[in-house]
Amino acid sequence: MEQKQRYTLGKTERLKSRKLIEQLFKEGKSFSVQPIRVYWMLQPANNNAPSLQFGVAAGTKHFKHAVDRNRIKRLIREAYRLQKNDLQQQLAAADLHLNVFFIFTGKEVPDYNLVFEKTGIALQKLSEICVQSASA
RNA sequence: GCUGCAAGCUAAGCUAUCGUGGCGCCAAUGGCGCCAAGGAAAGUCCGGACAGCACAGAGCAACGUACCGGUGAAGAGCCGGGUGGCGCCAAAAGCGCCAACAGAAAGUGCCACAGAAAAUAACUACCACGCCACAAGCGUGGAAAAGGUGAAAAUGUGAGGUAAGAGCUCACAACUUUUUAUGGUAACAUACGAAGUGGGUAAACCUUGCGUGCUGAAAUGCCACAUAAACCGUCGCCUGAGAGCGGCUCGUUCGAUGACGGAGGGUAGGCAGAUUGAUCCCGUUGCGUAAGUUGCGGGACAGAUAAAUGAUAGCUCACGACAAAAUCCGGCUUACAGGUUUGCAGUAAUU
RNA sequence: GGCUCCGUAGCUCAACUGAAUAGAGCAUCUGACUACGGAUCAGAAGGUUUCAGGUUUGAAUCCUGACGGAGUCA
Repeated sequence: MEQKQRYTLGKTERLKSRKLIEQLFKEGKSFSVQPIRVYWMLQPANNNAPSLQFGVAAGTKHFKHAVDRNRIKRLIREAYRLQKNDLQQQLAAADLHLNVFFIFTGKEVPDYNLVFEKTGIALQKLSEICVQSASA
């Protein structure tokens, strides 16, 4: 029986705790996909939380106005929402929990198509990492 | 009609699919319905509300403020008036714009260069006297009338007066302070009289009047979880360390398994504060020159907490400026595409 | 959200109780020295003191507003 796939991004699927985020920056690993930098941390599965939790940020350094920062965060969030489902299923199957944080490091407000493309690449990379750690 | 400048208002809409925050309902990890940023949400420049500490105050200091009246919860806001300055105009009247607009006759400081001198003015020239036979020169004194300067030079003109001169005296004029009278709530204006005229600077110190307790939602209260009632140093145990009292002193209250400092450890979750209030908008009524305000009727108002409004497609002559709430209000300031209204300037055509 | 501080040559800093030519080092340019370069020596250029008003005879300095940039809080 095939269920209709939903592209949700509710409260529980986001990183909410200040403590967790600080831990992620301190202990987690990272890689870059041109204008986006990705911090990630893989853990054993937790029954209370979903298998994939996510956060976004854009620095005040390059974007003075809150309008621009909000715009970037919304674009990344939208791109992430439409593409993260495969990774989520993979993690659930492998019984793992992943915290991810996207930071936008570019200097200009990007196009939606660019963000969509780069987010896809980043998620693929995360998927590969996931496979490696599961096999090891 | 077009172009430019200034000011006011407004701040694209609709449909479909997927998705986000809050509230309500169904009955439950989902579905349905409703609502979901701005005129500046910004800068944090003023003023409050509210909260905590204190509530026994007084003095000093510090900070702010400064023509008058009104408005309002309050203000360095706004409205009206006065005074002064600038502009339009040949001038007046009038109109417009601007003003931190108390005091320099309480005291102190500063005023480069130039100039004799920049503030109890004597360098040159002037006058008197003395030294000297006279002159020249020197000395003592008088005297602000003349002297290239400078932003600023001792109120201006005339007459009297004198050794020479001087508001030294007088007349007229200018300005300052002020008694009285009149008008005005008042600032102030006008008239008459009196006293006086040795600069400027208070956005230099300062003086005078008035005002201000300090700290800001990372405030604060409650619940949950966790630990260290351990270690080191100093002081003290009622003749009292220290704390409230967050600038200081007096005063006052509390005060013993105590207080302060150092190093180190733990927590950093939830609820309240928190969104409907001095609220805003529209219509109307009365009061007021106006800002504003009274009554009546109707309508509107997000509440997140790593932080919610987005993406895609289509249509509409314009492909949409500045820009995102974070406790809440009143003002000020700054940014702003396009549309629209009004005023001013220039220009073209027509009647 | 609140609070505090700072803007001077291309860079790092002076001059901040007002006084007229805004000064020093590095860097840049020109010349000398050298076969050439470096180093050295001599000289030059470079500033609307972040911007706009105001006070004053006079402002980098004092006052007000704007713009930009740092730091800080539990």
